[in-house]
Amino acid sequence: MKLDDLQLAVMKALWRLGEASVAQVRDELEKDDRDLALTTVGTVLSRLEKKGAVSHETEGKQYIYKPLLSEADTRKSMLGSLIEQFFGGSPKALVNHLVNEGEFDKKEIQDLKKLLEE
Amino acid sequence: MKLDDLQLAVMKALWRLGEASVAQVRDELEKDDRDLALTTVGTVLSRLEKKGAVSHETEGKQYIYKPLLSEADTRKSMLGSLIEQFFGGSPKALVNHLVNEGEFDKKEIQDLKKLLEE
DNA sequence: TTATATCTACTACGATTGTAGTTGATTTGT
DNA sequence: ACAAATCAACTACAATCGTAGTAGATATAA
Repeated sequence: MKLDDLQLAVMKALWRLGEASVAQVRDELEKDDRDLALTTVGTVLSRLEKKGAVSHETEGKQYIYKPLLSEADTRKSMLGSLIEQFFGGSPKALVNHLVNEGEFDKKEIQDLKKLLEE
Repeated sequence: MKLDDLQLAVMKALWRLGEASVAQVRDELEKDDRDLALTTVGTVLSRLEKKGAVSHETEGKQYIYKPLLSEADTRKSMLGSLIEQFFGGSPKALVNHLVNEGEFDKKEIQDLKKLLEE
């Protein structure tokens, strides 16, 4: 499953909401500074449904959408493909990279060491 | 700079080659099981050039392309946006995730601990 | 009950992508 | 010098995306 930017933004809104009408999703997207027409959000949701990323049920005249893809799965698969692409499939190489790029301060290094003690 | 799949594959071929003609890039892509027509590779390269990801100079009747974007920069920016999107901007959260998903075996954990000793 | 507001379906349109054919220029072998 | 091979430019086309307007259905208010 491949999600582009806008689609991911919509999914993230849905994940936060659990399930939601088109209008609720649009309002949620506003919090991310995505100011879209209601119909735009509707279009994106129905495209996501066609791909199997969300489903909906009717409630009155509204559609209530909910995610079929979980955030955890999506995160895992996107991270996995990045590791594949850039770190030869090795998560360790990724951590190496982060450390070498100086992404962690002293405290974080401590925390990570503690984490690894298990 | 946003690169999709094929574009990234072409960049990776170019990174490996340093600089190369269209035909060389096509041959390199074959190693990744990407079997594309020469013209296809040419099209992709010229689109990449339009975006500023590569440049070319003429050598005889051939175009010799070379990357303007480095692999390191691209990796860094793609990893950065993933961390932004899924780990609240915190690289530490990413490492946490990897550990909790059981991505490391005992030896790797040892290696990582050692790495963090610096 | 009728007018109004709400909401989805359908349609649209330009941009980008993946993919490659055709054409025309240039080089090279003979 | 001429034919054959090589190569990039231009063109093309279907699929997807970002974005939204319009139309038609339905619920709600007066």
